[in-house]
Amino acid sequence: MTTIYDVAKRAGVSPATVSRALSGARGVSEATRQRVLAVAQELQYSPNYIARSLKKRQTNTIALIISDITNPFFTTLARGVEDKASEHGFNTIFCNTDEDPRVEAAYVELMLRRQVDGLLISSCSDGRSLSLLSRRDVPVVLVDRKVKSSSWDCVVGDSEYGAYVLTKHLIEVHGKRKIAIISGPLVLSTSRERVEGYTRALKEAGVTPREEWIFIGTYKEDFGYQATRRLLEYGPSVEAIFAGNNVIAVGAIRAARELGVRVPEDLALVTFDDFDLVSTLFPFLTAAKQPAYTMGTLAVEMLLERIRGEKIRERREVVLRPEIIIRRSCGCHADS
Amino acid sequence: MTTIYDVAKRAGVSPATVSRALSGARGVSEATRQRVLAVAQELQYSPNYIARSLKKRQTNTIALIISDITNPFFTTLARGVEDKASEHGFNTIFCNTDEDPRVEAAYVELMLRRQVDGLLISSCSDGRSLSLLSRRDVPVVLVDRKVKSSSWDCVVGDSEYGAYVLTKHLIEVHGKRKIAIISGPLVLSTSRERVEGYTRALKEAGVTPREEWIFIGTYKEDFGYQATRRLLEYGPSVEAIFAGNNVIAVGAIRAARELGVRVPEDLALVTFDDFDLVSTLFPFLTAAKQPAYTMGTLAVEMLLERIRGEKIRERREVVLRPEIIIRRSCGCHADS
DNA sequence: CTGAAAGCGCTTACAG
DNA sequence: CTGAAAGCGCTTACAG
Repeated sequence: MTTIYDVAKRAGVSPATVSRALSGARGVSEATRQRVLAVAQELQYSPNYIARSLKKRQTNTIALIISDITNPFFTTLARGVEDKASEHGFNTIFCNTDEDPRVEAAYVELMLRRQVDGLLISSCSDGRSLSLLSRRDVPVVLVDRKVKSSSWDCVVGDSEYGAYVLTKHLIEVHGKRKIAIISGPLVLSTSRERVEGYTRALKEAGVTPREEWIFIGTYKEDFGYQATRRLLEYGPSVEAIFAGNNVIAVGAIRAARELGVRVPEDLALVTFDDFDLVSTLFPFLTAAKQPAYTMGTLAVEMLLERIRGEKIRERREVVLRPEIIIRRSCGCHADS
Repeated sequence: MTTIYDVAKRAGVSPATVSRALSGARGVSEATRQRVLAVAQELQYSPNYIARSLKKRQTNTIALIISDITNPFFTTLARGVEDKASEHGFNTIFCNTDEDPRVEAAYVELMLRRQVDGLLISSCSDGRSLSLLSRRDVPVVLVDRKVKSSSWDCVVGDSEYGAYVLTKHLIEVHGKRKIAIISGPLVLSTSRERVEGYTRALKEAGVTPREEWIFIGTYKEDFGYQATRRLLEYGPSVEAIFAGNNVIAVGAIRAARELGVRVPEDLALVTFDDFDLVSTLFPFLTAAKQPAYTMGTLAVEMLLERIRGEKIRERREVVLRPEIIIRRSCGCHADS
């Protein structure tokens, strides 16, 4: 490859001058700059950003660590991240953990070695897999899921609110009282808050949530499926399900269908997170839709502020309200 | 940060020895290696991969350039890419072009500057935006879309076949003859092949495709919507639509719904690409489902072979057959 | 087995 | 305005 030295020699100046001319730094005569630029063009010079990164100690790269890019919620979030990052000249490395804290820890370490300027993390653990980060001073912004006792900025959805409104809707509009919840693991803030919102709504309605209604597992399709099967096969006759997230909802509906249980006629269902594109096609799931794209862009903006070293003292916590979209799975619009 | 020099000093050896001990190179006594490792641990040494990359001229990074990570087809492909790449110690930078060749060209240039070891590209142009690459000898594998007269390996779906079978199904099973096609731009190999497959099936059935049935535009939801509106409002009474891809299908169905045209009762519809997760929930679209995940993993494997410099003379072209999934939108299973 | 030295391709104080 | 020099943090022939 042609380097800055080749350009320098050809243009009859020093490498330092080439560097300055190319970077647009002031302190180079216009004539010299033009000559350097012309030679660079002629030689098809392309700067080596690795060398620049090493020298400047900045890679203009951020990492996005999530559980699964294939989950539409994260897909949309990732798109927001990429858009905003590239707008500012940053590239994004994507990491899928599949909800495995060991994979998460490994990615964190790898990203640190790669000298990313900052990390956006939706952690699948209580934060233990992020311990490496707390010993460093690399900027981090938590997205979607909070980690207790961390000092990092975060941008998350208001899960308690969403769960509360969704559950309340089942109670007040549809008269349901026996409502089950299929939740992600309680180490995750989203799960805890959703269980809380669910519980609050029930209690306000004078219903004490029964233990058999509460399934705590993972944010995976298969768990939604298994929990629903157990619920429907052995459990008491439950009238509705609150699915902890979209993939759990898919599993739940699949199980119900297999057992010949109709949604929403025999079993109402509400869920967190939506399926964007497809919801246009099949407006079926009643859901608390989080502004995933915005979460991504906001998180990047906050991260860039930290990367730039702007002196922001306090830890910032941005909480975004989900939009409650009433469709058919809860029992509304039964005619459409 | 602690560097190799810090470790060297503390361990009482030279930086070269530290490097060798850490990299597992042979030619270091076991005793020295242990001591170095212990010191590295003690000092929480973390290697700087940027420095290594500069020296070794290898970044262990690949770029994936696609039009939109938000399209489920690309989402799944991207997951395949990330899984396979990380399995081999490579990280992936994602780039969304939104079908804009200028954005594509800009990303290509940026990725080259970042010294990625190879690129996976689903080009949105006839290849002109890739011209920078042909002057370099960086490994490239084309995915999903071929570029004419390039010498790069590629892994694509068999679009002609998929389109042919889908169209034939409409003709033979459902007796449709007036079938429209809403296609992506003809600069793309996928579009061309799908139009060819569609045409072949019609011709074999003795039907001459009419000009008013053929819509050539972009792989975007809005184009599917606009084309379908025009088709239904002004056109002759068409009996079925072949949608060029999944997002076009979404737009088409939205338009039909707005105009009170029922799918499949009033208008049959088939499409390319599927919606994974959601198809479990709503098994509606009859589609040629491409093995997106496999396309991603295969493409990475081929790219890694090139990166490793394995001497493969010939250009390789892997063509994967889509799976034809018959569901309801074509008119089958009308009872379910 | 180990070290001194050069070099990967830039950037940037420091002089002039 | 321009250049010589040092340095970012590694790796790797080359000696010994």
